[in-house]
Amino acid sequence: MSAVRLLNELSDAPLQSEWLDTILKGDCVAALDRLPEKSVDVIFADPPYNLQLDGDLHRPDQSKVDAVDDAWDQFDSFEAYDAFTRAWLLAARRVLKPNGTIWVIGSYHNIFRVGAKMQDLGFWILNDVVWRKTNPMPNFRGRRFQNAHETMIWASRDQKSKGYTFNYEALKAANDDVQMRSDWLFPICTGGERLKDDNGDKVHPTQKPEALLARVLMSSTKPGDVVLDPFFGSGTTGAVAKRLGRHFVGIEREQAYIDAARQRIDAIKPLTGADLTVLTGKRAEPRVAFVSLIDTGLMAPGTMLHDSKRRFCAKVRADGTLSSGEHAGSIHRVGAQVQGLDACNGWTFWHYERAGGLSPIDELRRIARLGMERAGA
Amino acid sequence: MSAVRLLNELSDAPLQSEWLDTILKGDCVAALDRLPEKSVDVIFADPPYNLQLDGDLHRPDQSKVDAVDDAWDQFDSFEAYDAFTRAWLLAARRVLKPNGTIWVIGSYHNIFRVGAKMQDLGFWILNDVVWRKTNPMPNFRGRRFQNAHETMIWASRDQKSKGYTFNYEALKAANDDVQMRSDWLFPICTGGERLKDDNGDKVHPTQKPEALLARVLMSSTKPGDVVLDPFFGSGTTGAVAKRLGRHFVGIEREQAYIDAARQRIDAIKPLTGADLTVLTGKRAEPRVAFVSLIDTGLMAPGTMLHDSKRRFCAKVRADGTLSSGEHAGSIHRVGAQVQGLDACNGWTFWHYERAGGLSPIDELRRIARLGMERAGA
DNA sequence: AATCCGTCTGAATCAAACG
DNA sequence: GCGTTTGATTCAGACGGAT
Repeated sequence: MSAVRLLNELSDAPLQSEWLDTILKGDCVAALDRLPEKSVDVIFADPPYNLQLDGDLHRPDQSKVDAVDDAWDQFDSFEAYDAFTRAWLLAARRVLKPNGTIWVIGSYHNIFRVGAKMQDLGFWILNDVVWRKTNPMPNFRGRRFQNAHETMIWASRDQKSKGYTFNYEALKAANDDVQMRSDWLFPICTGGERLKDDNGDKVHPTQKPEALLARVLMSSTKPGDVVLDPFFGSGTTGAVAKRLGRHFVGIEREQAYIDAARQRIDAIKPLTGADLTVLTGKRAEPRVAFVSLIDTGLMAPGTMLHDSKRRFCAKVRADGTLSSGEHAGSIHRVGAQVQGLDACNGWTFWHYERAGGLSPIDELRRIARLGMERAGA
Repeated sequence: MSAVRLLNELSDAPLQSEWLDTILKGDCVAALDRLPEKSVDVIFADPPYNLQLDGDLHRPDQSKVDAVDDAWDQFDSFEAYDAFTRAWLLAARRVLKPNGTIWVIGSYHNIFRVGAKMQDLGFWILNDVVWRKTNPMPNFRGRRFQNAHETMIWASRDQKSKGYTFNYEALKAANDDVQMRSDWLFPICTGGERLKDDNGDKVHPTQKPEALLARVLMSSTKPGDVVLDPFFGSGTTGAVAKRLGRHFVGIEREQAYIDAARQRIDAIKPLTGADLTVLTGKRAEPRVAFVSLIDTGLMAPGTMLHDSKRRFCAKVRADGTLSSGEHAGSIHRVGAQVQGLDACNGWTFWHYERAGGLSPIDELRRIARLGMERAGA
């Protein structure tokens, strides 16, 4: 990945393949319409929040709070904001792969309108995730609770899309072996990470922390995936995507933001190889048929199997099925039937006699898998 | 305050003054229309969430999850739900005093639609407040983040309403002298607080914890205020209002819920005078995920870790897992695997290079915790 | 009498591969 | 495309019985 290229808005011709790892300059919807349909894996969107500020706010020491009063955050009405939201969400949905997912971040000013519109357009919400800020701005007037969080909506393209990426095992392992919750704690973007211009002023008023984007991308993308950010701003999404070995596409109108983002991303060194490996669980392991344990001699026909407490037993037949009294069938079916349940994982339910006691047959499956790997299966 | 009275639905005549500390039986909108306009100080509403469940869900042990499948939570479409939402919000707004405020609680299934409709009708959002659950239900299939929070919207009647009640100083004093944030941590309602019927089954599927309502009412009402709950259910709002010396009005359709709520509220002894001070909950020691060391920059991906005697080493990956030869997983799993043990505390086992030698990564956890405590984790 | 261990449960939009 | 089969998957806390 060399220097970030910039594609200007002089044309509205469809883009072919030259758009990976670039910034498209121009209007969000127009630029989205130039991208091929069903071409990106994940969208991260940080749209204007439509803050409806009325007059200046001062701190107790009378200093003025540097509010978000940029022109791009001004809308005439809820209706105008809704129309804008609908337009970009529709355009974004077209370029999303069928198993792609979208993240949208917002505050109470806009997130309810955005979330409702996402549901209206057919997106299927998977989670809302709360970014809890360790260091939020205080409420200076003492008239409300300190606004200490923002909300992200994570959604699949359709209700039917079940094949989206979610790196469950990796997140769980990273979280002390308990599943990752929907509330995340991060500091806001400050210090050396915050982009400043030559005057020392912040380049962008709402620059998001890289740690937030890192968790978003580590949870819902694989290395090599394409990540689109239709409100690229100072390029946090691109910087984190590049560092984590993902491709990015950014869309941005303002030249000052584009310049800062390009310089920032060019300076990023991607992580490589094993550092990027995503931990996967049993789901990703090759499938082993129970009968192959018999084929390979790990299990002899006629062996008696038991559950861990020896309440039930069944006999292994030469064809890879079990028989137990009146029941016969797969290890799963018989395990379910003897317990009177609808379903059962036979691999963990059934045990075999070994020196020292019972062991689950899942242990033999592990051994079989090692053999498969050596054989390059 | 004597026993809770029940006003039936045999009439739709306007109510005068006999409705304080009562339960109105009947349809939510019809009952609201009987109340005088501009007569209540605060509304707390826990409307149906419109969960759209599809089939059964089983736990890993094959037991069935007792889902919320009650008829009152079923709507034919988003349009039907929106119409319902609009109707009750409009009726509620009429009875709210000009300086009154409203709380609505929901999950990602409904809260975006409700919030958008509130804005459409002229309510002015003051905060969204996140209820973080200490003990949420897990995600059993490992396909999403654990849904560990619900969202409350707190809004005034109009943008212009500036005279609403917010007990800023009391909340701050109760929160170790820092402003109360918009993310609150409470357990779900279980144990002795959870109402059970004669069979030991829960009376209501979604009973809210009293601690949550207590913070709501302590923050936005004064003693003697009138609190309305248009979806009264098992009467948590009434129980807490009575205990805190506030008046309540509840609206509920189902006789079983009404019976349980009356009995419950009758047993409440109100606090008096000086006892109406806020009770502060002691915070537990926050748990730190290993990945948060990476998120906060305390640990870089690619770092090599060793045990204290340098017999083993492992490399930190970007997702917060370790890899060591053939082993990969959490700091604990890999620590156990390299030693051939079943378990290991990765925090004290693994060390990182520092000027002067190796230091346990637990030291970095202590540093991370300092930041979390400031955020009230 | 404590402690431990197994069991149960909570607002849930919770599969994927194969034939 | 669709029905069938395989088999992956849970955290905190309350409670009751056993040690």
